[in-house]
Amino acid sequence: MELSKNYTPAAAEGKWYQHWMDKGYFRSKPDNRPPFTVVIPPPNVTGVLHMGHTLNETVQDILVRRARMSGYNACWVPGSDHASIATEAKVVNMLKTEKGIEKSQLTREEFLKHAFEWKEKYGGIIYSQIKKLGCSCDWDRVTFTMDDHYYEAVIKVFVDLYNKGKIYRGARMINWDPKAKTALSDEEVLYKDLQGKLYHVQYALEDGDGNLTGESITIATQRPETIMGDTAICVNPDDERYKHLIGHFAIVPLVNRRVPIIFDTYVDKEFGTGALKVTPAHDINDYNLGLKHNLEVVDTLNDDGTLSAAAGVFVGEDRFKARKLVVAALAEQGLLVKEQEYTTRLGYSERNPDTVVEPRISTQWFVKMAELAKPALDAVVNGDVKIHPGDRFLATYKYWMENVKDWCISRQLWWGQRIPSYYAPDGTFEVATSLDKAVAQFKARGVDLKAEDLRQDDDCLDTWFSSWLWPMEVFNGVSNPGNEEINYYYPTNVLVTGQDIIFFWVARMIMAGMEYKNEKPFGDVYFTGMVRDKLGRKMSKQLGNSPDLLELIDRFGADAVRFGIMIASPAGNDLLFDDSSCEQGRNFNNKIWNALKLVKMWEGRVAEGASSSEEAHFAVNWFENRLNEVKAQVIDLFKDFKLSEALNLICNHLIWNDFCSWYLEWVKPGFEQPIDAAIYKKTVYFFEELMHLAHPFLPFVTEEIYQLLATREAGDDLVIKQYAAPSAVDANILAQGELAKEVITSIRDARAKNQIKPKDPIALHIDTAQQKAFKQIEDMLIKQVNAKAINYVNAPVSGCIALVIQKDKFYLETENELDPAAQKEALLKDLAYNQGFLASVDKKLSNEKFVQNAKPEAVELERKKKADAEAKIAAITESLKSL
RNA sequence: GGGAGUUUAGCUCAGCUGGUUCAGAGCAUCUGCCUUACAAGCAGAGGGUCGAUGGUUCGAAUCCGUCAACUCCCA
Repeated sequence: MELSKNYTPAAAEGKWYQHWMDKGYFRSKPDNRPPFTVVIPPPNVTGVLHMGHTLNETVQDILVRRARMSGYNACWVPGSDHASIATEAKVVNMLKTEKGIEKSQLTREEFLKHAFEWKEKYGGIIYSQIKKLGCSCDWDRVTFTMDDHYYEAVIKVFVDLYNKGKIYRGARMINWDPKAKTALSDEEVLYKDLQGKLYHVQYALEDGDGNLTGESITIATQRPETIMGDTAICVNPDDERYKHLIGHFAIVPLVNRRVPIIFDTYVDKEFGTGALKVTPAHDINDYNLGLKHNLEVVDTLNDDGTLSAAAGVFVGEDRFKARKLVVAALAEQGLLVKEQEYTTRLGYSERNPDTVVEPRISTQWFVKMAELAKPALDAVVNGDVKIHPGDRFLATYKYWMENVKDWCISRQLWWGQRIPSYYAPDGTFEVATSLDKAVAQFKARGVDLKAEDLRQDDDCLDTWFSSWLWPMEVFNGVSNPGNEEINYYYPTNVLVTGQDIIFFWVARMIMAGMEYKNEKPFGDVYFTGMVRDKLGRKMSKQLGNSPDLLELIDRFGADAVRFGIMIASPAGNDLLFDDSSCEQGRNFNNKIWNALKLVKMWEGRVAEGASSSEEAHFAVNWFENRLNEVKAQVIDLFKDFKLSEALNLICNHLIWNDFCSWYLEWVKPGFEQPIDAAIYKKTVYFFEELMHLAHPFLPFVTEEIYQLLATREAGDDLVIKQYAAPSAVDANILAQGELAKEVITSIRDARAKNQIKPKDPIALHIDTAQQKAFKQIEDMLIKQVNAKAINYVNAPVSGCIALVIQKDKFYLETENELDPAAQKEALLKDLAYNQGFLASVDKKLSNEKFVQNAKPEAVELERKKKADAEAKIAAITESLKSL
């Protein structure tokens, strides 16, 4: 069979993925093997795969594939979440632009029908991308957070937590997204530093009897448009400037409301003017002050961020326009004392990043977090759940858990699980898994109502309130507790995700797991870093610096993309991704493809006993040991999740350097010469082993090469081939291999430095005490340094290039004109280095404290170093004599 | 303001619980090669006062103190 010049990924990738799927290799059913379970962090159903996902899915696939090849029953559950805010926004937008329909024209049912159509149309895109990447998910298990069983589970959990008193309904200050017109949780607000303005505004004062005193008080505010909601002015009780105002009132400009002057140490005397306007409806701190001082709450904003009727002025204007109008009106009335530049922080909606979140008092549903947090904190603190890398996130996790606030879970949206709370006309309600049950519950407390009298809550639940059940409910563990699958697969083994959702998701999953299974949802959490561009910037749509995954795969192949993103990805650190790192992957694939071509060329020239020369045996023996050494190292690297190091070790060092650059050259027969059958067989075996090791990282090219290396029986597929434990390693043989490499490299270097052309042969004289070691690699040496002959000597050979490698002396005889001065200089440099080394060792050994205090091994090592250095110095000195 | 992390070659990073003149890898750079698997390649080479400064120690990139710069999280 003719193999193409270069590896062509496109054909191989489609073919093998289909083959693996046809064979059902990614499917998992409970059996006697230990499970290795991974649940995908569900991407948004409407999304496409970006580089962050790519890194994430690649890491998971590497872990899952390696587990599958290590005796585990590997199960990787794919799926997506419904992303209520983002998806609802997209659907609303689509309806408006494509069909000219406003959401308000539709009933809930009609809207949901459109939303599900949308999901059917676009929800599969992300799955096809995950497949393109080569991910070995069990596609029979695809789960969506709005699936029927999942919906049921979410409602069940809501009702259960409500009945346990862990969910409550109440009016609280929440974060309001005026664009999506919904409440948000604290975690869905992102803060940004901004340059703002501080407006100093004058309020007239009145005494206790209702008479204007002619005095005024000046407050500083960033949000003049909220002054219509002011219900007090607050000053510090220790502030001498304002002490006389006890019992006085201030008149709020524009609306002329009479509000009390209150005193509270909360106010910072130094900030602004030391007087604070209090707007309980629109600021969390003011809200708390309001509760404490029993202040009136005047909500001056509508749900879309425009001023409400309660504002009295500029009703219907957007809050930012209203700010300008209020400032102008105040200025006109001479109440604006000054404007001052001021740096502040504003909260933005995570899903609508351009929208400033409005603190707002609103009746919402909340989860009481304190009790849930306790076991979830313990699980991490006592090491039951291990976070990688290291303990870096332990402190943050602990802090959040210990200071956790109640979780606002209601959203004013339709796309999501509808809150199962049923209201009677009088406003009382029952929480139940169904309308019938709600009716029964009303009846049970003596309220006789018909189903049609009840109205279900219009709101739906936060998406994270469904995602936090993910590791359980993908196995129906909540809707159908104790089933065979949840018992087998739970807890899952490892969760791979970005550190940015530690609170959104990771912490809450642990809470849910502890609450409903009384067991952690996963044993390890592996946090990947953030993918940034070459310049260290976050990848974002605005910057346009996020490469298109499919386009990358087209250009380089999926394996190369996986290689590119993994090689640049140290555990847990951010990684700077650049297309060119995929080139490295492509080049590697090409390299092993060419190695395959070489081996296939030999296939036709195999001969029994053709060249059972010593050096070939040496090369085989050496590589076998080297392979086992790396196998053992890889096991350790995987234990520590050091995947990029493992990739580098396997591909760059073991395969490219040791196998291709050294081993293959060492066993390569002469031009058109036959190759010994035993060596050929071993070579194919090594190649298979290498593909086996690299397979989790580069699934396609390794399977392709594995299949081409030899004729395979049906079912002999690399993807499921099991790893054997590495054999013990002979350190002596490894050291001999290193010596051989060092000798070859040094001689080549000497040749290059002396301008000996690659084609010009040399004669090599070796002065060594271990002639036997060199005898067995003689032919190999001759080939690799282009020597015409090797002979052994016991004394310096003059007129040669002299080299000392470890304890052995080498003399390179050449026709070229040599420069004895340069030679001498090189040797003297080497000598000086070794003398310096010897001096430092001697210094240590003559230090009594060292000899007394250091570990005996350390002292012994120094003695050995001393002996080695002395031998080397002797060798160099002798070589110098030849010049 | 509170907390965490980072600082090692031009770039991205390894260097665990101190011990080879220990300073390492990949990329980039330079030199020589179209050697019949591979120029997307082969063979070589150069390059760093381990952020700064004190300390502990026989011995510090590694442990401790202080400082500086950058990053992230929380308020």
